[in-house]
Amino acid sequence: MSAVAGDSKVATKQRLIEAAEELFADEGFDRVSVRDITTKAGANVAAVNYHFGSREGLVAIVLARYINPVNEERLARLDALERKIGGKPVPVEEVLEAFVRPFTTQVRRSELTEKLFFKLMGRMFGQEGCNLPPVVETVFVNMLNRFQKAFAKAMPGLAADDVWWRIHLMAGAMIHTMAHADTLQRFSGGDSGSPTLEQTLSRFIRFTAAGMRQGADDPHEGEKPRGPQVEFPF
Amino acid sequence: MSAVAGDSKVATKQRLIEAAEELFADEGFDRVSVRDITTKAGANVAAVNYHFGSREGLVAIVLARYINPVNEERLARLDALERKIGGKPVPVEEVLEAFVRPFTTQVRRSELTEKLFFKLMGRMFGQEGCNLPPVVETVFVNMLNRFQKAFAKAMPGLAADDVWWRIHLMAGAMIHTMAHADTLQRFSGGDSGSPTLEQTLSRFIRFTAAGMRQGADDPHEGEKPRGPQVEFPF
DNA sequence: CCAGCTGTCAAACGATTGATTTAATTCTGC
DNA sequence: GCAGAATTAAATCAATCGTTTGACAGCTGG
Repeated sequence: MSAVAGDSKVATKQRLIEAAEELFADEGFDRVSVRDITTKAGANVAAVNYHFGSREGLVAIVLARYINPVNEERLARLDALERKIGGKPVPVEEVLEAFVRPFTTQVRRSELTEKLFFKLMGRMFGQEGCNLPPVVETVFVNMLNRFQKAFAKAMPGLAADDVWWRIHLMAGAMIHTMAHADTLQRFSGGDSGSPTLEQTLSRFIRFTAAGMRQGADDPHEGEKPRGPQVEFPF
Repeated sequence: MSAVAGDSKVATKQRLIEAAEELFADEGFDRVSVRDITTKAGANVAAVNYHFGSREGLVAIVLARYINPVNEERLARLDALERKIGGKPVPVEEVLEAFVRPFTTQVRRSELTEKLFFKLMGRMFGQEGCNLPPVVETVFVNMLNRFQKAFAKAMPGLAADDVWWRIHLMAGAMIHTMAHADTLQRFSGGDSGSPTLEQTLSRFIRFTAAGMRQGADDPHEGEKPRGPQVEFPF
């Protein structure tokens, strides 16, 4: 029945993790019960509590399994870029590349489909992004601060809060694109095509790079707030 | 205890809806039980089933209550813009304004805080964005197709799939920003400031406008895929 | 005045949840 | 081949879930 169950050679613990990842990916963390997981893994109901102490323990492991490597690879890539370029600012596109490329690295470490992996990542950073285990959160915050500095350096003259907000918008585009790629296909009636992973990455980097450094070469553009251009009868 | 419970003059049905909205907003649709809602509304457990037939019925009503007005106001605003400008393409910024401005209109129709309202909207379009009631989905798809055409007209020469993907990235930035504004505050250590709603809207429009029309004034920029600039030891 | 409807109530329903235990079994490493 | 770890089926636990029931109060229209 399941793609995971039946591989009795693989250790139960591993099968449980993989089954949980798949279920979490396409149903969300909340809608999946311990019994769903153990059934899909072809294991006993007690297995989750035996191996992970509790359902929460399994969730924590699934969360940490990829988020930490992704964040650490992000930092390593940013380090490499800065080391390579010396003291000069790293171009926005390359910082963005360091930010998203780790996903394509880590998807190969997993047993999941590309599609499912990105869905899982999207759910993690989106939905469950608030209840991260402390170890994961520490690395996460460090990573964010390092990238904030890198972006600020790449866009001199931009206020710190502006940089943070652009990072937030950028991250939102990334998370939503990862988690709901299929939604686009459904809503566009197939007109969104079937791009490769690399094409999608390219689209993301170009879109967000333009957004990040917007106004940089147009210094007269200040915080001019935009009112509604068309008055509306409400 | 609750801001909603106790207003015994307000009809129970209304109190249930408002309590549900608040709870759904800051806990998500899945984590809220019928008893949570009725308790907060100061009503009996059976009230939800009496007034809405089921929990699902209440969810559907909450979903339709704002999504439909928002989408219809979007369409009306886009209509107004196109009528005003004649046959010429509407500038990207103004299309974007028509896309997000309705939220600021509808937030005043609700009993919710700005913060809670946007959180609820974010959750709707994000998490629950797949199981929309059919009536809501119809309007939604119509709206999306109209905006796709408007964006395509504003950015001539851009392929249809590119337009769809940029809309997807733009919508992601919007949804994530709405749903997780507090997350930014926490992760930035307060360095993201306390912008007004109008400032945030301005930031969003400028960010996504740059992303949407990126490459438009730079015609030599094609689909050149970006490989990793720095080889990495994984 | 009372029949009829609506809203509300406490109480209980059956189902499912995560967790735990027991005891028997299988696997694995030394 | 033995010891210990891993895994199993089965049963149980308290808690919570969405839903249902039947009774009761308040009101309205005739």
